[in-house]
Amino acid sequence: MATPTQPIPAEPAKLDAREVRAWRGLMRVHATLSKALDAELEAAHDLPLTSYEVLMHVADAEGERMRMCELAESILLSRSGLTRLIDRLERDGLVCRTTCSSDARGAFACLTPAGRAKLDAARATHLAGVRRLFLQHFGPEEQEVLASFWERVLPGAASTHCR
Amino acid sequence: MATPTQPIPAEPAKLDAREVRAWRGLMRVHATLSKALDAELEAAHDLPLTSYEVLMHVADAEGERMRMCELAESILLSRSGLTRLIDRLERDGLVCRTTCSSDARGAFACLTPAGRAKLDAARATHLAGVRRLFLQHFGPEEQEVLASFWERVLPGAASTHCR
DNA sequence: GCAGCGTCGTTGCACGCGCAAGGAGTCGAC
DNA sequence: GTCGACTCCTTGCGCGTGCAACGACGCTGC
Repeated sequence: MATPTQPIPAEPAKLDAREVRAWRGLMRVHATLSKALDAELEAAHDLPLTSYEVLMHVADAEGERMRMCELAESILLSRSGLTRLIDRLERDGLVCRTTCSSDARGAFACLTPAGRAKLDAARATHLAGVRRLFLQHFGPEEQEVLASFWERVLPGAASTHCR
Repeated sequence: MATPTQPIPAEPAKLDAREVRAWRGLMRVHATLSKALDAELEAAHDLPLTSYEVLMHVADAEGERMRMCELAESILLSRSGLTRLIDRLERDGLVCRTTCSSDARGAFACLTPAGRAKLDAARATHLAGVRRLFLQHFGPEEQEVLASFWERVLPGAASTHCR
């Protein structure tokens, strides 16, 4: 009796084929799509994907401006990373910095007319890419399934330090 | 008649809420999980995730060795990127380079005993992380659904230049 | 043999990012 | 008021990566 060699361990030492396909598929899809979309956007509008994300989030914010730290969180970038990114975008005239009247420490990134024009032009390219490379493959109910999957995963992964 | 303002364009200028959740969820899940897994692996074994991927692929290859270009493709890295990565792993004694007898241009990356030991130690950490942060949330048939989703997306995305 | 062309891996360079440290400002306790 | 602890953004530095260029080699046709 007892457990001589534990024939079916609770946590096998390897992923089975199905698990590998589900997990590595995710990694590959992300890597492939983000590279493709970035290249598309850069070729068509000379705009890196991260810059596009900044413009998009700022444009969607009310007053077309966002606090730096809030923006960094939205696009999953460190604060220093965002500082340089906004530096570049400001140099290119797509956003400008504004001081925050209620908190002198803070800064807003706000859209310039050129930034809005750039975004309007780039949005069509990006959306078409996302649809063609990704959304097109899923029906509405499948998109709903995907969305619900992500909402299962994200709460537990958001803060890794806990548990 | 004609189309005065085109009330329901075939390609709306924005993603609807469901599309956003399906698409941005994917991006966020990838970013969050890959950061968390990388941090975990680095904390427990002082091994970056990309290095782990190299060790894993080499270990799974027959003879525990792989050609550089093949390896680069497996982990979605450029050739130059892989050259430096193997430089680091070789410096740390985890892999070694071997010349290819049938093609003097080529080089093999092959596992050292230290590399195999490192991998064996790290594998448990990584697998536990993948299960806890991702696979745990899905039943077998849901994993199958995910896998089939990725297999739909990947063929069209693999080569962006076509179409 | 020996061109010519393609492939394999490496190197110079520049870029984007994170971490740690720092200045400036805010807030609360006393 | 002012001291200490915190937050916000920026800067110095190092790291990992891709692109373009390069040398070495293989392959084909002549």
